[in-house]
Amino acid sequence: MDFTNKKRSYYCGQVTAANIDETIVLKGWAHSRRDHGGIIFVDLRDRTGICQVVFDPDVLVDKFATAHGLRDEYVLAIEGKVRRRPEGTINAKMHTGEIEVLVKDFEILNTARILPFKLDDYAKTSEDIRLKYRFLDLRRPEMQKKFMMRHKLYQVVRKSLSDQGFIEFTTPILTKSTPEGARDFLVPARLSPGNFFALPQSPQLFKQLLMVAGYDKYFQIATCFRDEDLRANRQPEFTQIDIEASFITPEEMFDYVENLVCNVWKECKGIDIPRPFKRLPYAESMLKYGSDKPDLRYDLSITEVTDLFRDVEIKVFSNVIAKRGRIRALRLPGGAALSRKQIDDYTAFVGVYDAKGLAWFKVQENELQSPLAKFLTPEKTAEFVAAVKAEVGDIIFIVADREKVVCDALGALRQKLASDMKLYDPKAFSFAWIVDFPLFEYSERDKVYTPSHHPFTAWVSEDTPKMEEYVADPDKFKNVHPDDHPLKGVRALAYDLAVNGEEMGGGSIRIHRADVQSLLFRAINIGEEEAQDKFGFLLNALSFGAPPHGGLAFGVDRMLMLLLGETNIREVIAFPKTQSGTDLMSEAPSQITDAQLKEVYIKVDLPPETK
RNA sequence: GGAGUCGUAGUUCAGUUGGUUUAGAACGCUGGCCUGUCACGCCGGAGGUCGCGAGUUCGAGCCUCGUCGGCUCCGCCA
Repeated sequence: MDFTNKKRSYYCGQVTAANIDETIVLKGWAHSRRDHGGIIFVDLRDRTGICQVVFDPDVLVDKFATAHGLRDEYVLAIEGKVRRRPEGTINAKMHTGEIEVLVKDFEILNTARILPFKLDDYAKTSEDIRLKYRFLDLRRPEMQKKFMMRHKLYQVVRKSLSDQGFIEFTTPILTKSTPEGARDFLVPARLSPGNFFALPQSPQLFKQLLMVAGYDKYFQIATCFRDEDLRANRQPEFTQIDIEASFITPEEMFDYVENLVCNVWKECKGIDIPRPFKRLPYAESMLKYGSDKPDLRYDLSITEVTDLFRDVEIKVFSNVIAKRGRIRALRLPGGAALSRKQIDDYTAFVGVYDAKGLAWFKVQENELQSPLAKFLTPEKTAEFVAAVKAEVGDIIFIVADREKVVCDALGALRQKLASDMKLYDPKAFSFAWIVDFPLFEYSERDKVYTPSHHPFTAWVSEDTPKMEEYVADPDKFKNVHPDDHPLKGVRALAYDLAVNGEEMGGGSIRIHRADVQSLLFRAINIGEEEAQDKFGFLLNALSFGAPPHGGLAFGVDRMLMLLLGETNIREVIAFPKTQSGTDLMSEAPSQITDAQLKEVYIKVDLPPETK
């Protein structure tokens, strides 16, 4: 029989005891075959599941020889009768394990070459091979579950935001390159020789313009592009849930977003997240957790001990104090059991973050065991132990360095210790809004303050004089210590949502007045002319009755990582890039022809060593 | 740009201090047998440029250097 016009009756995973005695048509892939010489069992699979179909020589007669030729991943159409499996052969592990389909007729719709790897859940395959044959990798039930979840997430987001009055838009992919932020991906503009489009790092400016246009509440599931190096949680193209609303307070924004996030966790995970989420000021987060995206599933925390060591004769500490650095301590309960080797490993671990050392103190009855213990008087020892609330059997780690190094090193060590010591439930979730971000952060490399969020972020209005003080005479502050710089203390109206140590989303209230935006540009050394050239359209729009507005964006891929318990973003992206930014399946990027280059007026000029 | 780590059969891996035979195992593949399996089973078979290139050595899968690729991290990522 020709199955071309034979409609599929059910998906494989949907056939149950309710269908017994029905004659049905199934189509799918041969997942596994068990050929007994006589009778043959095939597990027919599609995206919904697996159904056992039976090829019986007494039923099929002439066609039975063909059934012997079936191989893994052949594409089949079968017609047969659903029947209860014989006594003792019911498979309780299978959703459809109560029944089977006795094949009366079938057609091989397509054959398959021998696979480069097995598609079952038992065999683990290295990632480069999975990526090269991504179309097969994605055929695995395990992967299909992830992308069903991704679909579900999209649906919940659309419903939840639409129900809350948000309007979905599509904004351009070919946009204008802007300074600041990440490196742009560029696209030559054939119709404007010598000019280039940039792919959007986010729809930031467009959504602000939609607020100016009066749409009041906007959202988009947007693809964003940033040409920077990749990480386990970072791809050059990624998806954001982009949100913006007019006339709102940060608290209203939190309310909309918490509602959305709770809907997502409820629908996708079946979990009720308690509301409202914790609010944690940036400064407190950096001090206690060494991070602006702390993992709060466990309660290790860092203690400031700079002042305590001011009058202690430890040279490495006093040097740090003299340079206005910080000394901070991290207590690990029960950590006195760590071996010298383990401590050495942790010392090497914090070295990655530029920490020049890791001091340690094991807490014993009435004394500390440490190479540095001899420098502490009994009174100082007691004061130190009390300050970090240490108990006998604990270990206290100390990093003394520039504030950034101390935060990075102890923040990373905190995560590492918690993970090594299994201090948290990997299935738990901790949500926290990180608030009161500084508007600017100091760049050690460039010796200047740059926006810590993006240059459209509004700030607390009482801090405007600090901005004006700097802008009035920037040269005056060229050589002042960064801690004394007027821009250091400017508080942004920005917020991030940190989940399990990941930054899942972030946003801010935006600048909505052209004069205020100009002040910000001057503070970050973007001149009037450059501002007009790069952002003239925004300044223009802000001058035509732009309403106060703000919003935020969520990393969809990171959200899915969290929902699925994945530690790698490639697992939730259908066709991801490798760490070197290539696609092993299509072999993109690739060379193009001279004719193509000529058409867009580009000459390639590689440095000698890459030619 | 930098650091670490991995690269052996189609796949996942083992391969000791540089020398034990023809570089092994499991799964997959393949030929045969098998009418109640469900990661079917049993008997047989094929399958290798040890990522690539130099070097050290009487001798290299193993040591050295370079290079390519995967992954993790630092820098970078508003």
